[in-house]
Amino acid sequence: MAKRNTKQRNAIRSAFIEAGRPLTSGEIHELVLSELPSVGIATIYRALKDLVQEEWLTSMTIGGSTRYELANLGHHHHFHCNQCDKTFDIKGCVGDLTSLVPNAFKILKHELTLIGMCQACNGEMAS
Amino acid sequence: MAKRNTKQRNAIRSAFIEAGRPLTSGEIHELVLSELPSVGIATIYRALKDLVQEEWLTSMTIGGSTRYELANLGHHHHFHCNQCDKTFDIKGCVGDLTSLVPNAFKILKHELTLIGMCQACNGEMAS
DNA sequence: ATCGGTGCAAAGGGTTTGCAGGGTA
DNA sequence: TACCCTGCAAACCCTTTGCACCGAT
Repeated sequence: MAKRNTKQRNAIRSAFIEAGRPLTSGEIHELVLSELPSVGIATIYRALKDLVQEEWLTSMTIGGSTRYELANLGHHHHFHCNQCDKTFDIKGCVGDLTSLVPNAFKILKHELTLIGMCQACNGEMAS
Repeated sequence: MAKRNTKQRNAIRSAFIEAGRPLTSGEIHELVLSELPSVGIATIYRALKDLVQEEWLTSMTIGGSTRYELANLGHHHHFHCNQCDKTFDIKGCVGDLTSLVPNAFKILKHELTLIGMCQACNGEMAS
């Protein structure tokens, strides 16, 4: 099961590195299409699955869509814009959460998503 | 568009009130099936859509599945058990989050999900 | 030359919709 | 009696899989 460096998978990896934010399968497909006009969506999905499996990517559901991003970003959370439907990373984190549930509940991790309007969409509103 | 009180929709409403936690469409279907053995899944989905629209329910995606719960529970968050795949409500909340994003981002709301093992599953582990 | 990856098309799972019949108001 | 709601089946969307060909190693 040695991995091969095809131009499709290289394009997918580049897209994630350049994007700097979580991407949906559709967004990735479009980004790769602009470079390789005949990539099929199945290729995208197969690559995404492999990349998640080898822990180069992680996946999450935000705003009703599955989104993928680099796995090596460390602990962080997300901001989702209702206007443009894009998701962004945010660095801060909330404090201790163990008091929120009874002791018999074991907390392994937590996910925090802020929802609102991003900088770009907010700027358009003002103008 | 006057709503009618059919036995199907009454059973759906009862299921949510008795459950006391978010339910997936499949869980609701099973609960209603035990009372009305011939309800179709389309009836469930149509009722869920109407109930969300009239703001009697809200929907969210947790643990990879769309889940529905009563809309009148006030601000709260969720705990998701990786073992049994059930989602529970928790009452506490985190503090001020405005400092997490630049001022140009407008925060309308936030969602926090704790992930781990619930009381019941944790108990089974110990025994 | 191998055999993993690709593209296409078909199959899957969850959700929605069209339609004729049934039941509430 | 009206007409909203229901059950069934087909349609849809997103994602996965089968298959023959392509191409990285």
